[in-house]
Amino acid sequence: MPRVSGVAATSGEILRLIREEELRTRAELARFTGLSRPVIGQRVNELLEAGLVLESPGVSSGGRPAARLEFNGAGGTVLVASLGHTHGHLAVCDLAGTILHQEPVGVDGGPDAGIGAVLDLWRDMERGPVLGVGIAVPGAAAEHEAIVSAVADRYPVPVHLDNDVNVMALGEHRLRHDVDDLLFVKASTGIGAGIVSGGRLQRGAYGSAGEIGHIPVPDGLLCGCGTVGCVETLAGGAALLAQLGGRAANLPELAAFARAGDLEAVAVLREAGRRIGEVIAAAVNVLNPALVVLGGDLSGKNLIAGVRETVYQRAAAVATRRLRIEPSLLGDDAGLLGCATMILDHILSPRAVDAALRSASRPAAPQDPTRVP
Amino acid sequence: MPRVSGVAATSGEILRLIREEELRTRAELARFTGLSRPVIGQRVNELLEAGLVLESPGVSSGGRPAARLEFNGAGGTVLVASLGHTHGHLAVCDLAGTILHQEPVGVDGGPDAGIGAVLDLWRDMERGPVLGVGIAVPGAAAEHEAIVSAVADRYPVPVHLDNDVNVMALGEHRLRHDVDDLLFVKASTGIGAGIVSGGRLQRGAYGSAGEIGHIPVPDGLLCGCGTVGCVETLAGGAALLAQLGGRAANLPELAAFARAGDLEAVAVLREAGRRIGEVIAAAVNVLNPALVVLGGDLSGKNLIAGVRETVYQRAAAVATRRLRIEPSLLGDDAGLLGCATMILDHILSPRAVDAALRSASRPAAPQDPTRVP
DNA sequence: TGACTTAAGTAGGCAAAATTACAAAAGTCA
DNA sequence: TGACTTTTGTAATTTTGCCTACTTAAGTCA
Repeated sequence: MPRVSGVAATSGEILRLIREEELRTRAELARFTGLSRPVIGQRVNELLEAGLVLESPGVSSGGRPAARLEFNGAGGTVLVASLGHTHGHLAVCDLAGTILHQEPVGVDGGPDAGIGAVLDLWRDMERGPVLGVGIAVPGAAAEHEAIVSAVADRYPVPVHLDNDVNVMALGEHRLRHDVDDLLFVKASTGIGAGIVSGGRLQRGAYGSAGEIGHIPVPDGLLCGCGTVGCVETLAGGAALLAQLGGRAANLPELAAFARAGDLEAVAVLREAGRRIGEVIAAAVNVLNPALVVLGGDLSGKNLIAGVRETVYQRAAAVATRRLRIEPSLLGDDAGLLGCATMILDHILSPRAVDAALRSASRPAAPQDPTRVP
Repeated sequence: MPRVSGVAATSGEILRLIREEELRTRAELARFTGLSRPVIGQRVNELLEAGLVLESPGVSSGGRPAARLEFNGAGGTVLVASLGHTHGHLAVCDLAGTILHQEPVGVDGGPDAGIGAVLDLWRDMERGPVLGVGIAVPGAAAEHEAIVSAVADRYPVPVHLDNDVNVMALGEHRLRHDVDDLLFVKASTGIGAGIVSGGRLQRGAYGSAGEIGHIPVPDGLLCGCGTVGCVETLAGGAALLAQLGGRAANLPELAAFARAGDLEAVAVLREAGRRIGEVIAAAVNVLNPALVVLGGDLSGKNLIAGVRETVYQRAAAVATRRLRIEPSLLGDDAGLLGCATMILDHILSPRAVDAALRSASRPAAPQDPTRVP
């Protein structure tokens, strides 16, 4: 029987089929891949022995019931951190990306200064073998190489670090696996976007793709970035708090006002949505995504209504005809869940799984940690 | 000896190494891949027999001189067409992407109506075995599926069709293979862009990525697309001809005026560059390319000066610090060369080459034509 | 001319990967 | 209970891919 997929059917690939293609029995795997049953059996056994897959009794369809295979989320853990300028959140997640335990952390002096505190907290949070580490930082990932080194020194596993918005885009993409072109927009103190195009996160040539906060709009004011007219000066968190005359001390409070029906807060958020919508419209014209996802402290029905209003008006018809604009499904843990997705995507990739299985069967050549600049 | 690359060293991959990695002898290939000489020898022989590689005497470095291997551009041909609304250009290219012969074609009624004429002309232009067909059309590629069918009926080879701007972006990317993030902007009657991100052409979810001609700018007028304020209404070819009060009948004439130093034409183009620069700035902020390439009838030093002026002023500093803005290297044949790149990228990919070699050695199972929607 | 160097082809063989063929397990249904 | 179905496991075999070892080729340099 001929092979169906052109891809080599390594154990790692079999795991991917179980995780992503929803293939649940050895027989299904054999039919799908075109490989003979004995080969599939051997591969699955490797995965079972490595604890990456679990077997459970299945139901019969007239003959011997097929054993149900499923990915074993409990086969290991990853440590994740979503760091801000003054505080952050840490978590341990299982291999399914579920948060097992989470804690806040103070990082006075920024992520780089606070990495010691992060490492200390993580040590107490461990819930099993740590197979990887994922970290989100505000701003440019390239400027935080020191964090990666510090973490890699303690944990001899893959350590990935990226921009918070990129990470959230990955997390959102995981939840909507059918959408290969999406734009995740975070509206909070800053305004930024993470881009998934053709199923892959796009960082641009120098890592600053998605910097939509500094696209000029009419009436924009002088921005810290040196340009005049950035959206962030009109619709960023600081501007909105100022527009409310200090009635709200921070963005969650502002959002709470709006949810409670405070008309001024509602109006401010809606207008901010319109402004952000202008730059999203530009991004939509350029990228033609299938979906725009809105997240961040400011995201809510008012902001989204404003965004929709402008985008559907301003972006080209071809780009908006089938465009959806929706709130994030990740919620408050967007950063942590995104980090988990980022590192799990790597750890559970066919390549990485095959490498891990190889080094597990042999006298264990130590795997060197991989870094993402 | 351990394998260097993790990639299977099939004949197709060996051809890629010869074409792209500049490996020129069997010994170099063996060293680079980590494979033994006999294996390399066998693979190279396959390629030699298939006529995809040529061997020539080399110079000695103290011992037996290594035979120089090079890709055989003359091993086959591809047919290409760059079609417009009223006329187009056809060509036969060799496998190196060199145009062997080219002819204009009238396609009254648009590309779809004119495909018969195209096929007739192609028949007379053939210069050897046709291994693939590449076609560029204005506007949305998805609306020209009929063309692909008509061509595939006559030529049982891969037929690829795409938007003219996308095709040009591919062609430009081929010439600058080190740049994995580039934005090709065509300024002519319409204004559009082709996006290469992470080394891959990005079409967006529904094929309309790069539609920067319809991003609104201040002072924009009512556009045929239904929106108010599109750049195209201010800086598209029609607007510029109108601004010159009919002194130039078409865009090449307008460009000639500017080259001759006509102050009005120069000013019109420079101002158009500024306007186009505004939307390019938005795209640059979103995509963070390493390079913006300007092509199309309007592209010239005046337009580019205007673009540079605005982009470096309007786009965020992080995105412009290392940004280059340059004219296209493709010249008048941009569309044809881009088509050749598009189809050759496919035909000469390791996968396709391996498949071709397989079916050549066995009783020839006919390969079905691949289409790109 | 002959020693030395580098490149390339040939023959034989080994080991991994996958297949076929056979066997067993675990259910359904009459 | 026993015939039938479907899944899974085991053993032997074949195929594939690649390597080592040896030979030949084709040059340089003393």
